[in-house]
Amino acid sequence: MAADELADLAALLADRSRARFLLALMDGRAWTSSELAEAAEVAPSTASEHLTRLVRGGLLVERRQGRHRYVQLAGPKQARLLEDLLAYLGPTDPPKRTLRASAATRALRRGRTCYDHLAGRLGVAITDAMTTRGLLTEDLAVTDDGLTWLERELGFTPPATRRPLAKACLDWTERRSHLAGTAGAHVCAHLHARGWVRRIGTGRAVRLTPTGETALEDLLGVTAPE
Amino acid sequence: MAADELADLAALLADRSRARFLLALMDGRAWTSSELAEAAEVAPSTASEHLTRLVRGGLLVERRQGRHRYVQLAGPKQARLLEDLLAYLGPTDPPKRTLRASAATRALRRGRTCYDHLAGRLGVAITDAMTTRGLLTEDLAVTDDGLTWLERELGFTPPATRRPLAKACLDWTERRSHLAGTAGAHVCAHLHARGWVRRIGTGRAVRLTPTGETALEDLLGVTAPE
DNA sequence: CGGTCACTTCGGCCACCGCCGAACCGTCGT
DNA sequence: ACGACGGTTCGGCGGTGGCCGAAGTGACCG
Repeated sequence: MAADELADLAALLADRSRARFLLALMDGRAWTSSELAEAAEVAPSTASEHLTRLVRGGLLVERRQGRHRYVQLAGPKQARLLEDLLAYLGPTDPPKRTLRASAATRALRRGRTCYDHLAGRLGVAITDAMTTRGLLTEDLAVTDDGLTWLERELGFTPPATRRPLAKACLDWTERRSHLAGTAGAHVCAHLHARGWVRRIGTGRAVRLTPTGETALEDLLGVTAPE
Repeated sequence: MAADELADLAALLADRSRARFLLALMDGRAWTSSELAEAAEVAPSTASEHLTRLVRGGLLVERRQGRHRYVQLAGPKQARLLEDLLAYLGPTDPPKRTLRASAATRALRRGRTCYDHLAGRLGVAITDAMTTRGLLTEDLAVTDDGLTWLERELGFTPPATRRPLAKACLDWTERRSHLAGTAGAHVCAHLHARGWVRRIGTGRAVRLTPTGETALEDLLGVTAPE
């Protein structure tokens, strides 16, 4: 009977913590389990259980990456469901909020840090440019040309650590891989040090400065995303 | 926080029986507590508690009438919420069902029995006509003229019971009062006996027959509703 | 007045659920 | 190899909530 399905669906939403998760995920980004645990103020174990329920219930999709578990709203259908419910809950004042939120989301999509390297369209653009110039292989390993280039242009010599020099990191907003590893971290640090990118506010979003724009154009032929 | 409100709302829907109630109430009509209890297959006491919750939660409105408790969806906003949820639950096949259901609803709105008297637009129209002709007062008491009219036209003499001769009964689809009591019951019985109205199918809906249409026009100047 | 009927309230039973901390598992980085 | 760290699993605790039957309330009817 349809009533049972309705009740099951509602039960999935009928919890304070899960509701907080979903609201947070309304920004369309992928969050890690611990980020959500902190946002909802529950223990990591609790968050983990909630996430499995939400994924099983089809509201979220997950992607394991290394030791992280990323979750995201499963799709526009699910987002729409939440919007409908929030609309019912009434005169929220989202004209400003939604605008701010979507502006924030756009900024994050354009460029951001992912731990210690660059992600978003900016990260992808740099990675692509390095690949087409033969500095990286298709599966994001550093070529010999790449090594000399990093040395000459960025003053980068690979440290003697076990951390891989280059690694592919899947980008959740772009659904593309971009450069991580020590090389990726160094590129990010270098761009910050030169003042080519700057953090926006307190979050992970970054923007390309005017000097950075011309510098990247010269260096790699990268044009500012968006 | 908005998450709490969302969770509360969802909790209201997150029960098998309550979901069944709401689905039944999607026809827009007012149901009694026991009708819903039977429809959801729970004890009357259980149904009663669920209804209080749904009313307190703002999804339903109630109206006590005699020993009955009628409940109805609180409004279009609530109906819309349920439709959105059902839409999410996916490819239901409501094209035919909705059509049938709305046809049934239209028939009920046009005319139906309410226990032993007439309700819907037909009941209201007859009541209005009797009022404008001075057979009933504004608050639906039978006047002297009304008494002689009932006697002469309908062969009705008030029985010696404690049941009131005439009474106002609130109509849920029309949000108007119409004639109940022994007089109302007699009018209904009379119209049935003469073949002026006939039951549609097995439910409470009735329709005016062609002869009934002209008869009522002659008798009270009532034109068939709709 | 007395009987019926629709509904409500109450008490008790049982199941489920959310929460946490502790222990455990893989991955990462040195 | 080792420690740090993100995440998961498990056991146990406490609260909530749905369900029913029995008893109570109040309207209705003859």
